[in-house]
Amino acid sequence: MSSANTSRPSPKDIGTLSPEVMARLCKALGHPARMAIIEFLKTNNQCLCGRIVKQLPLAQPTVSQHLKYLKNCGLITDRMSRGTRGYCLNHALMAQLQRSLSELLRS
Amino acid sequence: MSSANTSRPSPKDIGTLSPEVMARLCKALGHPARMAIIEFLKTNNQCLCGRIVKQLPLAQPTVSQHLKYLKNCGLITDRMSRGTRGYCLNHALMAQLQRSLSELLRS
DNA sequence: CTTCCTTATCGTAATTTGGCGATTAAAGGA
DNA sequence: TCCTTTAATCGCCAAATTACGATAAGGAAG
Repeated sequence: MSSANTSRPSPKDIGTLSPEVMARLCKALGHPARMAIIEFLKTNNQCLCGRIVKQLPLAQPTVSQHLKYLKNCGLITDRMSRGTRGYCLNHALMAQLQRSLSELLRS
Repeated sequence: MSSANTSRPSPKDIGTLSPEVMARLCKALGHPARMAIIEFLKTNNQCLCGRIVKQLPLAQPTVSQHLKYLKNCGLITDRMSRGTRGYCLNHALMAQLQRSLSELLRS
């Protein structure tokens, strides 16, 4: 079941994430390597795959796979704008997830 | 049993969660059924397994399995105190995860 | 056009996950 | 005690995940 890996949330979703979307994003963060990638991109935004490979004890195809996973659920993008190269953190979506989690507790 | 499911975080961890612990907690939330359970416990705290089974389109053993998963990583407990029965949300840990996620973005 | 460098994809194997029927265990009454 | 209700565990299967070597694809420089 690849439902956790297709149909990224649209910009419209920014506002309130459904539990299903939240689960999908949490699942993407639910692997040490992917969490490490997100953490790394926080300080080193817009960096190439090779850079990330050097940070992790994993082979290049494996890292590429994790990057694809994160990209598919929208947490990262593979370029900031036309002409740029490198993976970037989707700050807005991360913030939305964090906010949705806090909503899940408060209300 | 998988490494993602043993050695729950100790109370001492409340303060800053390591990326590994964050990943483990996110993984636990990374399934629609488990996310639904957490959401349900938010409003219906300290309820029995059967109550949760009725909320989900899943068989009782499956729900029991998910509850075990959530319990093992500390996000829920199976009793509030001596003499009580029913699953309870670990509000403190959920809040800590939410805070750690926001830290992961800010700093 | 070639050569190099980087990264995505393919193919595959090992492990984990998710689901459920059947069964066991535990807790409460009668 | 026995019986009923409730929930955990067992056993099994299908599907997904994770990891990696090998290979292909894409650019940049020469």
